Formats: sequence, structure tokens, C-alpha cells
Amino acid sequence: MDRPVVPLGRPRAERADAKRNRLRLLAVAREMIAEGGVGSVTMDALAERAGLGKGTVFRRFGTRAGIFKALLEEEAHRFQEQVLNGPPPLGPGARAEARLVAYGRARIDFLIDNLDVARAATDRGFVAGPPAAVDMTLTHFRVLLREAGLGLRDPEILAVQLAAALEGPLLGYQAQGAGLPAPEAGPRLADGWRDLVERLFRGEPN
Amino acid sequence: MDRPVVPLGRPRAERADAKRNRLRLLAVAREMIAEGGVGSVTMDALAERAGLGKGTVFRRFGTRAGIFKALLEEEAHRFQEQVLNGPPPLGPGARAEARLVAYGRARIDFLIDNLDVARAATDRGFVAGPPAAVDMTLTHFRVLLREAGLGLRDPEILAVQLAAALEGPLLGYQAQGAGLPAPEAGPRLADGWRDLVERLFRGEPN
DNA sequence: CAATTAAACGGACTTTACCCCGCTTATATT
DNA sequence: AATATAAGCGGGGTAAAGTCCGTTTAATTG
Repeated sequence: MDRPVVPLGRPRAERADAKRNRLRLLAVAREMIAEGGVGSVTMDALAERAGLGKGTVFRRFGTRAGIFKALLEEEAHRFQEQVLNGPPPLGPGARAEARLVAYGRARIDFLIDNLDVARAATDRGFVAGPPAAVDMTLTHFRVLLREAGLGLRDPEILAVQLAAALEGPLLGYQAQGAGLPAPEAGPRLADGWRDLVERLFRGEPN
Repeated sequence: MDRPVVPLGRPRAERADAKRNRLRLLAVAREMIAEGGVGSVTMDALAERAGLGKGTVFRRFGTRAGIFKALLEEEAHRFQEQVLNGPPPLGPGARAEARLVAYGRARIDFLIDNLDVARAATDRGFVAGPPAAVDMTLTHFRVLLREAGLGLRDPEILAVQLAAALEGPLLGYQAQGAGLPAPEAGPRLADGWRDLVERLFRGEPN
């Protein structure tokens, strides 16, 4: 008896070969992106170059977008560390308003640096649910807005809207082409974001 | 001489067969959507059912998303009519703030009614530029914001952000699944939108 | 009305994401 | 160590988007 009853939810820990292959695939994907851009990462090519079967790639990541999501998550992890434990205003210790502004600036830089990957991490029209990256933003905003109080009727919704206002312009329409020439986009979006947040908080005590 | 020198920009008027086929394809696409949903509209099936070659479909619409964009544009035309010439607060005659709120409410309803099509009108991650529908929103917001004055440092950017805050939640993450159960989404988003706009305008004379 | 030409047409072909399922292997159990 | 089994693996197969290019045709011109 006394066998380790696995709590029904938890999946039975990743098998060693699975982990090895997952890491391998991510590494190879990074190489391929560096060499030939996001577009050069096809499932067949990735599998072959990693010396694995195509089926394995799909088993590990589910979809093509899944690979880029995973790649992004690795990066985002470092970022999240700063948000949770780093120095203010990005990290805890500053007012919600200042933290929102700081988060936005950092996130915009991050997205610009990883635009292609972030785009590729998005299946057609995001249908399959938010990229984990957006989830991170959303979660953080929810906390900050609730903390800030304000007279918010529905903080949840505002979090969603702000996340969209922050990420949408880069992930979606507008990043390049219509409206915003790529080079200036960063600072301009960052300034715009600051104005937006300050305007929302204007006149609030907090 | 005296031949009608076509101003270099204008394309040489759509040929009769081209127009006929374009309309035909749109009609058939609508039928197929009604019967089997957006997913049932494949390029092959559409072409065959319309009695045309696949090449023709692509020539007319460029990409699969192009078909849905065209479909949306037809609908959006009626809507735009209301915005340009209808009664206030949607049409001209009300303050910018009220018009923004009204536009948002109407647009949310429109998007909810046409969610699948709107999503399908979006190529992977919007890469190919904003759907024409978003363009409409953007243009309108630019005008309203400039008209409103406020102390805006960069009205262009705010227009983009607001458009994203309005359409993003529906077109992208959040519409169904994470967070917002579909049935309540409409009113809740509309209320949230109103709050957002009012908060932005708070304390302004205009 | 005949000639001219740019545009449109069609459908075979290519590419790629994603599915299926029989075989293999890591891990837990005794 | 032997066994059992859930997980993982591989790679051929399918479906659908998008391309190419030779053929056809609507519009224009003289």
C-alpha cells in the first residue's frame, strides 16, 4: 500500500525522453529562426533537423504556433521574474499607476524584440485562446487594477481592454505597414501607453 | 487623340465577367456559411459550388481571409452609413464622447453577430494588415479624438489603442473561453467600454 | 467589324500543417 | 529481473491554401 496516490489533476511527470526531445526541438527551432527567420521553421524541416519524427513534434507542441508559444514562454519567464521580484517600478513597491506604465514600456520593448515569434505564436485570429504571454499581462493587470481601487465598476473588463490596448497594436494590425513605421513604433507606443494610463488614473487618490 | 487618359492610379474598371464572378462567389460563400459555418468554406468547395476554377477564387480575393473581409465590408457599409449620416449619438451632432460610446456599443453588437466571419477575415495574427473593418474604426476614432481636443499629445496613437481595446477582446483572446462567457460578453463589454471612455474624458470641458 | 491586348479563367501542381495508428520504450510494480 | 502499461515515437497519409502558366475572352481601337 501507501503507493503515491497521484492527485487526479496532476499529469504523471514528463518522461525523460519527452523532455529531452522537447528541449532539443526548442533549441533547433531557435537555430532555425536565427538562420532563416520564423518562416523557415516548418514542421518537417524542424523534425528532420532535430533527427526526430514529425509526429513527435506535434505530440510535443500540439500545433506550429505551440512551438513559438513555448519559445516565448522561456523568454517571458525571465521577464516575469523582474515583475514579481525585481526592483520598482517594474517590480513590487511602487504605486499601481507607475507599475502599469513600467510594465507597458518593458513589454513593448519585449514584443518588438520578438515580434516575429510573437506573431507566429498566434494561431489564426487567436482562436485557440490567448497566447500564454497575453495571459501573463492579463493576470498582472487584474491584480494591479484591483489593488489600485479607483471607482472601477468592472476591473476585470478594464484589464482585458488595457491588455488589448497594449498588445494589440503590436501583435495585430498596425505594427508595420499602416500607420506606424517600425523604427519609431517603440517609443511612440510607450509614450502613448503612459499617457493612456495617466489619463485613466487622473484625479485618483491612490 | 483625345482618348480617355486614365489617371494612373485608378485601376481600369472591373471587367463584367470579373464582377459577375465576384458577386457570385460572395453569394455562394454566404450560403455555405449559413449551412455549414465558416469552417465549411474551403477554397476548393467554394470554387466548385460556384462552378468556377479555383484560380478564379484566388484572383478575386487574394486569400481565404479576403473572402470574409469582402463579406464583412458589405455589412459594414450599412453601418458606416449610420455613422456618417444617421441620427446622433451614433451619427454626427453629438459630442465626441457620446459618439465614441455609441459607436462602441454598436460595433460590439455587430462583431458579436458576425464573430466567426470577423475572425476568419483575419489571417494568421492579422499579419497582412488591418482588416478593412478595423480601418473604419480607426479612421472614425482619429477624427473624433482630434475633434475632441483634450490635451492629447498624440491622438493618432490613442486612436490605435482605443480601437484595439474595443475590437481586440472580441476578435482576439477573450471572446469565448478564457474569462468571458459568450452570452454575457456583449453587455459587459459595452459597459466596460463606456466606463473606459468616460474615464478618459473625465474633467474635460469639451 | 477585325485586330489587339490586358485581364480573367481554370485546374494541375506544390507546400505545409496536422492526423492516424502500429511499433517502441521509459517507468512503475512485484 | 521480469512484467505491465501508459507514454512516446515515427513517418506515411490527408486536406486545404496558395502558385503557375497556358488558354480564353471582354473591352478598346482604328
